[in-house]
Parts: sequence; structure tokens; C-alpha cells
Amino acid sequence: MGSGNAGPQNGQSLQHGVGLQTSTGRGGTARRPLDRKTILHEAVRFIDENGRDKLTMRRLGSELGVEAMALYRYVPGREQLLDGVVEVVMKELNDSSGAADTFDSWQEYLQQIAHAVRGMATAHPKIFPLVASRPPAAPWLRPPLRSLQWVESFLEGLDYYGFGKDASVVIYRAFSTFLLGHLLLESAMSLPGTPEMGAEDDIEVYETNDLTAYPRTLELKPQLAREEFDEEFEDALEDLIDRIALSRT
Amino acid sequence: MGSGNAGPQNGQSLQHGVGLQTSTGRGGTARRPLDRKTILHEAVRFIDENGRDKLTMRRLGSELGVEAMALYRYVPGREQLLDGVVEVVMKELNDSSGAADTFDSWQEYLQQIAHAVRGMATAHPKIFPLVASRPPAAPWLRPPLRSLQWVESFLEGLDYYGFGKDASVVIYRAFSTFLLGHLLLESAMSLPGTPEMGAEDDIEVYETNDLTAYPRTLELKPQLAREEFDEEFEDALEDLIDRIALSRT
DNA sequence: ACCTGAACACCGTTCAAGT
DNA sequence: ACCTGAACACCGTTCAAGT
Repeated sequence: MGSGNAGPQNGQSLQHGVGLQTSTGRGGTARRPLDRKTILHEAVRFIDENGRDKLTMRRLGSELGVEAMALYRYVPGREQLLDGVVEVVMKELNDSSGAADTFDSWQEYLQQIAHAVRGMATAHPKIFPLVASRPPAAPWLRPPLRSLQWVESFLEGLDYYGFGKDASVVIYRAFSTFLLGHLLLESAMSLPGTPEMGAEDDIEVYETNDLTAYPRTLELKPQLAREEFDEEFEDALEDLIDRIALSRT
Repeated sequence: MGSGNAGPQNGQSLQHGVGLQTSTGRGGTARRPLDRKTILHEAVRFIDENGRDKLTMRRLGSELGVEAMALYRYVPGREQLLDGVVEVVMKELNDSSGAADTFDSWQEYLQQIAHAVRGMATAHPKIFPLVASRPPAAPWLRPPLRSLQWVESFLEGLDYYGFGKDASVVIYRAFSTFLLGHLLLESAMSLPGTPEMGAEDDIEVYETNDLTAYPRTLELKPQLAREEFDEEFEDALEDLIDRIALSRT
């Protein structure tokens, strides 16, 4: 093991050949126009792949074939860039939701809404926490349902199915917390898990957290470990819809 | 105060502690022992006050009266420091929960549990998102209920009140998503809100997001804006407990 | 034993300057 | 009009050196 090696091994696996852009070759130079939309979409792609913390003005620039400073012409700063990322996925969500009047019942409508939001969360598990926790533009917009357009369309749908105004507000709130809880949990659980141990001595051990001090947890570990997010989501969604139906009187 | 001697004492076991102790440092006491616990508690205090993004190894060090590098003797790095912060507040939560057998019914027991977790979230609104979204140590621990000790004690309580193993797992999961949804929402909404506009000309305006394109949202804005988190939490908690009662058969 | 100085490889952001 | 070089004030982290 460590001979007097002076070379510092940094624990990062960065620097694998990325750049295929940067002019060179390709007779046409093919410089993308580089507008705000291009930047935001690249940012979404990058976070999907590498996670929020790896997104850096400099790295995003190089991914687009420009220096970081060029981005400031289109985006005021890193924070607003992240806001823009949230905007992009919310727009995807808006576009993926069907019109209210294409369903046979309000139950089906709400089901479809919920599934559309879940689709966004599972398509972008590393972005969903941003949707969930960035401060909303208006204080009465609740994460993760935080776009005016989305809320307007939702209220429209509820109106179409005959829900009154008070009921609509209650439903919007119940939906928000329901979706936030389930989807954030699902996003969080789908992510890597703490990347410990850089040393290459031990490999095993790990999995066993020494649960001997926690007998009940140990006993239930197999059941706790079997996650059925699909089923859990569907069951809880049905529950929620049933409760709404009951309160409709 | 003394100072009969003239001339600067050179060498000498420097107890001086004079000097740069930045602002918030307690004036009097000389050098704190600086162990892991001290560091973690200071980190909690700092995030409570300034938020996660402002917490920096260098700033935390200066808050404790040392250079940043001194922290690395007690904490492996910034990420693990944040993990430690989560540990600290989870320990507070464990200590604040009463023993299961001090309640008259399982309903009361669950109520108390839920309120204890909510207490943690509202005491540390800037830390709760960390509790909610850091990858859990074991993949079958769900945020925000992510400490082995907590889960063990919870399972113990459910056992005490006669819940079977399967029911306990179901309840643990339902509780997780319930608490995650409600408390994360509450934390997120209690935070500053996007700090736009640095100009000091107008104050008003702002509030009106030009909702003319969103008539239904505009109409419901007053009701949407009136947040009653207490009531909402209590109502939803009762609902959850009622559902558990029903499934108990 | 515990802490610091100095150094390295990064950051976000600004601004004058290039084309 | 759009981009870059250079610079500034920060970061996390390592390591040899101080006491």
C-alpha cells in the first residue's frame, strides 16, 4: 500500500473525455445559436445525468461549446438557471396532461393528473427535489404543483366536473401534499445511496448495519426492504380519491 | 486588570485566545475543546440561521475560532458534515419522543409521534429538507424517519399496542409519506421566497403576478393564500389515523 | 496532539476587450 | 452582437510544517 507516492489521488472520476464539440474539424463549425432555451434544456439533460451538485456554469458552458461567461448573456446566474430547469420540466408536465373533458369521470381525470405528475418525477428523479423545494414564485403556489398554468388548468378541470370553489382549494392542497410525499420519497430512494469507502481494503461488511441492537427492525428488514412504489402510489391515490368522493356529499 | 509586566511575553503556553474571534463568537471563554459534537452543533446552529448553502468549511471554522483545515481532524468532509447535521436533529427527535406506554391509546401515541416530528421540522425548517432528501444510510429507511433508533422505538410502540408485523410496516410507510409531504411543504413555504428586486424604488406591484391570463386562479387567490398549516396537519393526521383504525378490522 | 500556511484545483461573477 | 481573457473573491481539500 501507499509507498512514498507523492501523487495525490483525488476521489473524483472526472475528466473522462467529454468534449466532442469545440469546433475542430467539421468544416461548418456548426455553432448552435445558443439561446436561453438551448441552455435550459442542456441543463436539464446534465442534471438528469450527473445531478444538481455537478452542474456548474463552467461545465455547462463547456458542454455547450462555450466559456461559462457566455451563459450570462441569457441567464442572470446559477440560481436562476436552476429556476429555469424547474420551469422546463413543469412545462413538460403541462404539455403531457390531457384536457379535462376527455375523461368519463372526475375520478379518471384526477388519476390521469396524478400519473402525469408521477411521470415527471420518475423521468427526472434528480430534478424533482428541485421542483419540490425551490421557493415558489408566488406564495400560494405549492410544490410540486407550482406553475400558474398548471394550477389554472387544474381548477378548470375541477370546475368542469362540478366541484365548487372551496372544494377545489381543498383538493388542490390535498393533492399537493399527497404528490409531494410520495414522489419525493420515490425520487430520494431511487438515488445512489451514500458513496462511502474509497479505500480498496474491505468490500463486504457494509450491507449489515449491525442490527443486533435493533431486534424489531432486524426482524422486519425483509419486508421493509421490499419496496412496491407502484402499488403504494396507486393504493394511496385511490384512498385519496375515495375521501374526496365522500366529502362531496 | 493586571498587566504589571512590560514587554511582550514570547513563547509561553499561549492561552491568549485574543484576536480574531469573529462576531458571533462568545467573547469570554478561551478555546473550546473542539470535538465532533461541538462542530456538529455549531453547524446546526449556523444552518438554522443562514441556510445550507451558506455553510462553508471555512466559515464554520471561523465561527468556531479555527481555520477550516482544523475541522478535517473530526469530520471527513463537507458532505459528511451535512450527514452529521441530520444525525443531530434526528437525535433531538429521539430524545423528544415519549415512551409508548405513557399513552392511553395507540391513537394518542401516533398523535404524539407525529407532533414530535413536526416539532423537529418547524424548529429547523432549513434543515428539514436535508433530513428529507439525503440518501438514507440503509435503503429501507425512509425519510424523514431515517434513524435506526427511531424506527426501532416506533416498531416497539406499535407492538405494544398490538399491531402485527405486516400492519406495522404499512403504518411506517404511510406515516413516512404523510410526514414527508406535509412537513416538507411547510418548511418550503416558510422560507424566504425568491429574493428578487434589489432596486429600492417600489415596494408594491410585486404581489400581482398579472393573473389576468389565469382567471380561475385569480378568483381563488384569496383562499389559496390563506394557509392554515396547523389545521391542515391535524385534519390529515386524524384522517390517517382513522384509516388505520378501519384497516385494523 | 492539535492546529495552521501554503498550495492546488476548482467555483460564480464582472468587465474590458476581442471578433 | 456575441463571445472570451483575465481577474477577483471565494470554495473544498491535502500536506508539510509549526507549537
